[in-house]
Amino acid sequence: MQYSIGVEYAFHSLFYMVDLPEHKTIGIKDMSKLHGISETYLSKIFSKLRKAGIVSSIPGVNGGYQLAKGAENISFWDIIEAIEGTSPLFSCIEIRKKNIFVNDPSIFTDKCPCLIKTVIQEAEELMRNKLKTKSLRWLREQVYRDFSLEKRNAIADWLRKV
Amino acid sequence: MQYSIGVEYAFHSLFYMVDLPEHKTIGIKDMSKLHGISETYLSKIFSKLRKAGIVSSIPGVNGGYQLAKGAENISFWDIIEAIEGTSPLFSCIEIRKKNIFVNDPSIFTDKCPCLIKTVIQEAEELMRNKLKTKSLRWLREQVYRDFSLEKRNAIADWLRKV
DNA sequence: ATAACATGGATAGGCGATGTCCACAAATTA
DNA sequence: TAATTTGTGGACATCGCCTATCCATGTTAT
Ligand code: SF4
Ligand code: SF4
Repeated sequence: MQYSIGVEYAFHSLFYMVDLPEHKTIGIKDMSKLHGISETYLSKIFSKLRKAGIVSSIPGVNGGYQLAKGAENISFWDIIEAIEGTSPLFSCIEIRKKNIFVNDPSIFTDKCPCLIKTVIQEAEELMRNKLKTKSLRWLREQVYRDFSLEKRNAIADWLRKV
Repeated sequence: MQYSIGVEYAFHSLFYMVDLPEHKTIGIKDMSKLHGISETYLSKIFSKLRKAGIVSSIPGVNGGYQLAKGAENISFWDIIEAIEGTSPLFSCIEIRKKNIFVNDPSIFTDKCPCLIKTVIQEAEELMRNKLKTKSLRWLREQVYRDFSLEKRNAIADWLRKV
């Protein structure tokens, strides 16, 4: 049970887009080359990011993608939710409704959701809240601290060329 | 991205085993009949629970399963981990090692795990810790508060018969 | 011995994740 | 206007995991 590879694709792609010059876009082709990953599949990932309002797109020649809002307003959870969807980790099929007591109305009480679901979803919410406190901007600042000047320049050069 | 149905099977099965009389076991056949679910598949679930040390088994006639330790020492997380495994939600394939800067040693620094992985796994740990605070015993006590006397007796009767 | 039980392996269907291909729309450029 | 570049969406293929079944085997009570 793991997040799909699309989450990793999204994080790494968005990371570089933070420093994209104003009014400039980057295409799927360049981004997939940067990471050495499938071009057509990455386009599916960006389609999800666009529908989630994280990036915006411009079709046509010199078109491409850019962040749809400030990197400080894009949280880790926003990115994960865009790719993985909104369904909770534990969503049961209510097997209790099939158990042998179900036919005895004096015994069976149809009260779902129960504590199992509630507890697990509360725990999941703790994780979500933590992930909402970290933004793409924060990630960029933290990571750039350890980048050498050469590396920063190499990334900036690459962003100018694409 | 959701927990498998096996988690639901495990929770509902273990719930009834809390009140199993001392030195008594319950078989897969009876448990699957109780819930109206697949007998052979439930046996795979119990196999995982046994390997995780949550239940113990006795083969042979009148054999079956019982809790391997006190219900107060079985946490929600123990149950989920037994079924879903121990791998973290986010375990990347290190796509950074394929990117175009990787061949320039002056730019690329091979420093994983990075902040992405760290932050997500820290958030996941908050969830795990929450799930570790709730035990199977606690679940049983909370749920039994709302059970009518008829229902408690029906369950006790059923446990005596199996 | 026989029956009842757990155990593990082999197998199969379903379904979602990953990835490819193509037709189409939109925008720029010539 | 025509050609080229780019994103969009659907259809399709492949793969692995989840769910489920079946069977062969070992163990224990009767
Ligand atoms: S009791 Fe809880 S876990 Fe069980 S079927 Fe109802 S909501 Fe789902
Ligand atoms: S930088 Fe982080 S997410 Fe990216 S490959 Fe390395 S560990 Fe994985």
